[in-house]
Amino acid sequence: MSKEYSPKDIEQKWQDIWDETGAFHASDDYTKPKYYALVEFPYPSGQGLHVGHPRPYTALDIIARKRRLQGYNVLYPMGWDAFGLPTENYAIKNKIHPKIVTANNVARFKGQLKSLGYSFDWSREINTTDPSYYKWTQWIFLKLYEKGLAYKSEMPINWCTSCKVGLANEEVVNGVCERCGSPVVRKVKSQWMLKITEYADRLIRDLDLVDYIEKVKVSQKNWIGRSEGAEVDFRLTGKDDVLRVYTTRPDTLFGATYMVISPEHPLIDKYKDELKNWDAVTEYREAAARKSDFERTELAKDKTGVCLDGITAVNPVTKKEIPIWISDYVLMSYGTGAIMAVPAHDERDWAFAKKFGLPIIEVVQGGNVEEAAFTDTETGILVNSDFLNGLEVKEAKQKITDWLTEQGIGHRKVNFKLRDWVFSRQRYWGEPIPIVHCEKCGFVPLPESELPLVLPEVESYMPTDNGESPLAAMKDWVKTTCPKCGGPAMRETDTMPQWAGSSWYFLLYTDPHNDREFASKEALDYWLPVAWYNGGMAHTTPHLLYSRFWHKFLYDQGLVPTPEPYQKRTSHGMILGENGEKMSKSRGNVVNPDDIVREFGADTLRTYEMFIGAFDLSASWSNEGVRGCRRFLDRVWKLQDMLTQEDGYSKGLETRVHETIKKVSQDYESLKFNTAIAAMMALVNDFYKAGRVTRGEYRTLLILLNPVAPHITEELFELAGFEGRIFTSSWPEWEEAKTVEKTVEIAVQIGGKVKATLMVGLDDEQSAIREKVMTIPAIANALAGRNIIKEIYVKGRIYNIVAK
RNA sequence: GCAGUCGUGGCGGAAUUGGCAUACGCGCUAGACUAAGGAUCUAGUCCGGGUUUCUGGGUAGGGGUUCAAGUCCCCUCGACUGCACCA
Repeated sequence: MSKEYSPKDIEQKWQDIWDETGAFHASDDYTKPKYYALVEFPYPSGQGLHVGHPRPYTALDIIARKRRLQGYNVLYPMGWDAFGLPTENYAIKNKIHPKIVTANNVARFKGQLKSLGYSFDWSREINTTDPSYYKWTQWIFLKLYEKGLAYKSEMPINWCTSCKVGLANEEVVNGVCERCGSPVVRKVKSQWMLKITEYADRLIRDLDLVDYIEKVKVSQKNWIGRSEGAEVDFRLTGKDDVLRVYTTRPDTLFGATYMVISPEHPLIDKYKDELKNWDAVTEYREAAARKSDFERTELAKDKTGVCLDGITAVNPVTKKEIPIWISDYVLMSYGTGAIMAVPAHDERDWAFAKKFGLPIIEVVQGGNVEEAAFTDTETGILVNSDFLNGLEVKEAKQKITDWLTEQGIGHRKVNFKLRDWVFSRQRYWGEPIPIVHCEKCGFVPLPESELPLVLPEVESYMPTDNGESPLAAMKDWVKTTCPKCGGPAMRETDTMPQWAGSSWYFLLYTDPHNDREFASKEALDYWLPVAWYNGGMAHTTPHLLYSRFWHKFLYDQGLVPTPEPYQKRTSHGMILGENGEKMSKSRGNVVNPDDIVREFGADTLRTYEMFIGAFDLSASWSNEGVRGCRRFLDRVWKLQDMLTQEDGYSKGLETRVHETIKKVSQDYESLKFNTAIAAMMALVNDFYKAGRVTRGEYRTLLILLNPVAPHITEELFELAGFEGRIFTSSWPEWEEAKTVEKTVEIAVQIGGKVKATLMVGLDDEQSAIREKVMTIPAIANALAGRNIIKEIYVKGRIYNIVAK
């Protein structure tokens, strides 16, 4: 009898062996076939590892380990995205320097990750808060500045009232701060901005080059929000001036019965003197300005507005005079801040027109515009539209846009929802922006030789209410000399956002110890693009989009070899508490991975998290489920006692083994870990039923299971006396011909109902099977006195007889 | 409101993509081993009626296509996830 399975005794042992032998170090031999597997590096929070973390890490660990066994040079790295607010807040509360907090958290995280036995190449560990790291973050920022893609601008930004920090659009969710849930208000500040909009088109177009799960592509497209339409100029009645609008439906121009401009539109002040209802207009504008974004969207459905009494516009095709309204449903930040309203064919315009009794003119036939706006663009035919009558929407768009262009009053136009990236944060724990403000020269970038610009030690990390970073209080540091003219200058005191360091970290892993450049050309050429990148859905818009943007920029500068950073992107589901709710301290349903490792072992935790359900869906934790996975590993352990001396596969189980190799190999690739594990459980059950397992079968099982449960399988491999280690072995092959049984049981149906089963040879002819079928008593009885109309045989599956 | 995904035992979830629904795991029941079992092994477990070999129903509800539907089409209900006045 073998001794009992005790994870405690073997897991540390194998982790040490992997460390000492450098088993998982990626090789710098660039002639080998390579594979770059990547998981999002964590933010090392004070709470330590959450059971959610191991899910994606284990999944790609499985891929990485399998690839190594298949002969690839695998890069599977790990690091720390360590700048960020929680660390800073913790530092403030406990009066410890963020650097120390970070170091402690990293040590904790690293210990936890190591205890789970991941095959990360720890020799390539990186940390975004190391000056040697952020030197290159600053360097890339300066490149962006040099190329005109970083600029400073006075503009209203999203300001979190609690974090006291400006936020990017991507960080505002439903009008509140993504991180703390506090209200976000508008605050005019001078901000560093990155011109991500310059790349909007390519960020959409190049999604065709990559293999991302559909959900991710869709949300990237939605966020960028490309729309095709036209800009059209409406002449103001009796004036030599125009009001320019943007529309995606130029075909409905004949139905434009009024116009709406945003309350912030400059036209209002320009014609202030001619407005007879200035008081009402002012009141409306002030009310709109007071509303936060949140309120503006909350009250979305109820339309409000004021008609400008004193100026009107002329519809360029109907020549009719139409009123101009102001309303906050038109946003100054999109298009031209003005629209032509076509109530018959736009839901918002329809609601507005109904409320204020404005005319609704049908120009596309197909609905009842008195009941609702008809917005279908596929089926409608143009009416009431002079030279557009009878055309389909698509043709009409084309024709009217050409006509507007000829007349010089309009042109084709593409717009995006995407805004430039607000890149300044008024906090301490981030990368300093390497720019000085010189009285004479304006903004001057630091020369490369002065990088990194290291974060100075400050007395207090507290942010201030006046919207200045804690660095602003460091008068000695702020006061400096201009690198260009030597005159007096001030340093920029805002820092970069959390997303800066993570926008390029995957490049550094390819060559992490290089101090001349962020990574050598050879390393980048060899390793890029990342073959498989897994990360949370929550990072689809900020991180994934930002890093694609930076990568494309670097590509344009000839600094990276590929237009896209990641070839494949997948996403994992969340792990919920036992009650099906999100895990949180306040709900009291948090599971600590350390406890699971202590009680059941790392292999059990890994197996369970992979078995819990479909990888991309959220799943609820179950302690009983964990126990079941431990039971499975116990059963694998005890197979030792059933081991025979034969090397190959036994006759009775040969097909089962080949079938399982195929299933497991394919399921790992498509993230169906739950069914891969189920297949191995079923195989183990078969061994138990047989009461024996050959050495050949056993060895194959151990290698198949190794990526999921690496410690126990290495131990059993050694105990059985197989040559070498699993990590130096190779992945088993299956023979297609041997994956299917030659004799199979088929169902015999009459009219689609199963009446009997029958053993047949897989390659038997239908006629031979028919003979056997007809001799089955149940079938013969059921068919007595009936006419057979049709017979269908599906090879190896079913024999169906249709009778009347 | 719009878009998308989904709805399968007591529970987590399978189903070669149109071919014997409920694999695998949990839980439960019985038996074996045992001083003992919250360990292990064996057997059973979709629901109802007869219980040996039978029989009817069954994948949210309703309708349809098909020899055959969890899978395809239409409607209704419910859940989840995005987006949310982007003209």
